[in-house]
Amino acid sequence: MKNRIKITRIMLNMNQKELAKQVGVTRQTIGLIEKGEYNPTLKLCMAIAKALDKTLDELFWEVDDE
Amino acid sequence: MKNRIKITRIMLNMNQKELAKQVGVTRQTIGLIEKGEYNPTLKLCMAIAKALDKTLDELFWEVDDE
DNA sequence: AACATATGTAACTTATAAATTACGTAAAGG
DNA sequence: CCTTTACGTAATTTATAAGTTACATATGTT
Repeated sequence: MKNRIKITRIMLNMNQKELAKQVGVTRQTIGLIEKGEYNPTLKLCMAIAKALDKTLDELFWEVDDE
Repeated sequence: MKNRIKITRIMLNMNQKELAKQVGVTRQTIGLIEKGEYNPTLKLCMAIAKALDKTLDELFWEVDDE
């Protein structure tokens, strides 16, 4: 489950802790999702997208399985 | 977690069983997701989107919480 | 040197997505 | 009438997303 969360977050000068707080999960969960080791729920994906001012497609589409 | 899966599926003349088979889940899981009672994983959302020839945004974006 | 911030990651627990089984209704066809 | 197809849904189990706690490193700063 690769994605563009990390690069987007860094471009917004946001750290993992702040993103985690905004979307209501822990710092560790954000770290694992960014690393592609988690398969997050749709609800969480949407919360992350909104926190980063992106859409689902911009963060998650066509970045998967390689 | 509302979405546009059901209407998209019907427009493709596909039944729940066939979609379920294509994405590797059960008919019941598709039914509950269509009804908005499940919060599916990103992986499953992407499988459904590809099976219906749509993107994540087309099926799930801005359909949520009301 | 000591301390704070940001991140990676591992072990274990808890919450919940998804599977399984089973029952129901409604429509179409024989 | 009976059977099949498509769907809704409930109860229980299983798999896994996410939480918690803890320890690690690298960087910066005082």
